[in-house]
Amino acid sequence: MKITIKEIAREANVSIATVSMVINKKDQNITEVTRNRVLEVVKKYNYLPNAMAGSLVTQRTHIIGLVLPDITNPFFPGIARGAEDKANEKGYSIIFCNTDDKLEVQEKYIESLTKKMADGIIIAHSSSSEKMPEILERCKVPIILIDRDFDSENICGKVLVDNSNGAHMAVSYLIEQGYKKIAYLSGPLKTRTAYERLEGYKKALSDYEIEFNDKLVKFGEYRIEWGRNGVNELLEEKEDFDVIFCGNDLIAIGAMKELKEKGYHIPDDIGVMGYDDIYMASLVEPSLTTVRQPNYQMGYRAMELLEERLKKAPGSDNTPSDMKTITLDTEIIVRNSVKINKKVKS
Amino acid sequence: MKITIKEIAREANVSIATVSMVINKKDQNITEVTRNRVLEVVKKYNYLPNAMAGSLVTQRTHIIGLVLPDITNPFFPGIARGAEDKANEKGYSIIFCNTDDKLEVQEKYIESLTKKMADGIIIAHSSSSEKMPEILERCKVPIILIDRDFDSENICGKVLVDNSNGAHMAVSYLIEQGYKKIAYLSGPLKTRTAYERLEGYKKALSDYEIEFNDKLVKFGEYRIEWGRNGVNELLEEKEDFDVIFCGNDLIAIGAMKELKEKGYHIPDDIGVMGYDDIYMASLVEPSLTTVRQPNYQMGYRAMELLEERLKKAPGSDNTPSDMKTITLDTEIIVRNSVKINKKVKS
DNA sequence: ATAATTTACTTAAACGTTTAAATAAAGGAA
DNA sequence: TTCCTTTATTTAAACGTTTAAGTAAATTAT
Repeated sequence: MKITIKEIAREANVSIATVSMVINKKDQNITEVTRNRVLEVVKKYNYLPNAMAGSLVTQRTHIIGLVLPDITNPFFPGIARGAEDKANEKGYSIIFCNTDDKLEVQEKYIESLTKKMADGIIIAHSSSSEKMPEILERCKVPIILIDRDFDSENICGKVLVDNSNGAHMAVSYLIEQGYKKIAYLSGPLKTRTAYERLEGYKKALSDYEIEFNDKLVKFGEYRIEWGRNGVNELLEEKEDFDVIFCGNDLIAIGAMKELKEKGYHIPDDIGVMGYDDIYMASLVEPSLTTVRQPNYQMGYRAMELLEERLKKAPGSDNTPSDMKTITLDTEIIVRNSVKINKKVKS
Repeated sequence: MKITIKEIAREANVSIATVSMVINKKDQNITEVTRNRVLEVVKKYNYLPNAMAGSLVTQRTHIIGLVLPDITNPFFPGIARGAEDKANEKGYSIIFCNTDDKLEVQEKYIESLTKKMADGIIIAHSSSSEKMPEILERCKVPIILIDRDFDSENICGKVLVDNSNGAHMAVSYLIEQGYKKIAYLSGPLKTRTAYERLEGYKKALSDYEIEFNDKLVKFGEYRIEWGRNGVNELLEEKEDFDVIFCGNDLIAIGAMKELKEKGYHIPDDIGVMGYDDIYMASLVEPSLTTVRQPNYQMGYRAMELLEERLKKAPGSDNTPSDMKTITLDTEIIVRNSVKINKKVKS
């Protein structure tokens, strides 16, 4: 038989209110002896309170929705893990959702999370389509944005990385190592990350007074296949380049594969630099020089922000002061796909 | 203001029962006109029913717990994704939990899932410690085991891969390519997977009348670092070997790294074979010949099994006939870290 | 000694649904 | 017409908690 607070109360000869108070440590006014009597019965039956029933009255489920494009993409497990660790620390559970960057899937998930009364949502949203504000609007719980920026009413926090600065650092680094003709295989320009990284790329070039050459910049998906194809697109331009900066590590890995198959030597003939520092980056050959995004931190801090916000009364509106943006720093990870101090040599 | 079924009922001039019936499509007895009136109000307010409140009475949360060692380990995202896809298809949500293979963490998660009234749990459990049965016993919901076998009362399904057979296939393959001295870098023997793969390794050797040599078998963690260390342990034995079969791909990748650094050429000097076929396996150099475990399928089928089981009334006990075991097949993925038809050459 | 306060509980309403049972109106059979 | 069914809807109990308000006894203050 399923055992409820009622049974415990009956067996311990107290009211259910007393049991509830003991369980929730609101027992300043409960005598030692009653408390122990209750606790004993609780233990005897291995009683665990039904959180749902409690949630109904407290209006808190301690469930957080984590909406990501695809956990199978090596960029995301770290984020998920970070969020989960912090959540667990604070007594929250995480429902996770893969959108494949499809707007209608994302919408469905947000609806589902709303129905299940998630206390909040952490989301790496999909595209900045016009429907986004409406979708987010409809969702009444606090939302934390990660990785991809966007502006809307009920967003109460953002954890971003400075893409522009990351790309700027990367390209500056390449230039300082002596590279002059820097090609760029970007992700899809409709994503904010790609757009911002392109900005950083351009700014670094102009800082060092290198002319921007749009024949050296190609746009595609954040995938290995695009890395391969992108290299070919670049080669077809018959425009000289000595290093390829890539929109992410997957592109970089694809680019390296293709270059090697075409007989180029990395980094001697052509350097390759990535972005993200996924697990694989250190394992490919040559190991990939890249820009580390602190993805564990992203998840962790996002959950931290959310937990902070959730200290306010349930259902309470966001005040402007709730809105907090954390911008995490990137870091250049020097490995072997880019020559160090190339200029000295050539 | 938060809008509930009561508001909808009032505004539509019907009872809340009617609204409930319309929403849940139990509306055979509702007139077209009432239905539409209700639906209109629902739409007007973007009303979404509070699933928790419903769950309280139906005793179904449509929440599934997915308990994994570590989503950051490349073996697991595929499983998670498979489970999530099927879950989503059937209207379930997944709460995910990382145990780091720690028993007390696992216990805590199972407790949390029980409190939150998860309808079921899919778990790649941690170690076969003596406490496991007790932990599982206490958890009253249906449990599906994945990847790692175990026996206990309320387990109502298993999705396993035949580790012994997988290893047997792999080693047989190696032998048939002409390899004779096959070293084995195993995972920790306390895990069932490692134990079974060792069985398969031994059986293949004996099938081909090759003597088992325990100097060629070393045990460590399922990690890259162990691959590196394992190679050194093998080399120290001064025992000849022409290929290393590895307990998983991470070990294989580590082994390859170490071998290459030591100046060995793969596969010409020494072959390396992995197990799992994680994403990275095709990206390392040389690309890794390995045994594919169908991990997306594992997650997917596990959720399928669970969903099937959940068609029974909530709280109903497992009958022996509920217990279903699915054993998925492995497949050899031929790449470049093992020589094909070595015997012809040498 | 009486009133006021504190302590240790209990009562009962509330949370937002689902659903079995009740009811009332309409339609059909006798 | 009267009775029986069917149809369309409502009533009310139930799900398992939390918590504000109430109460009775014990303690302290006056």
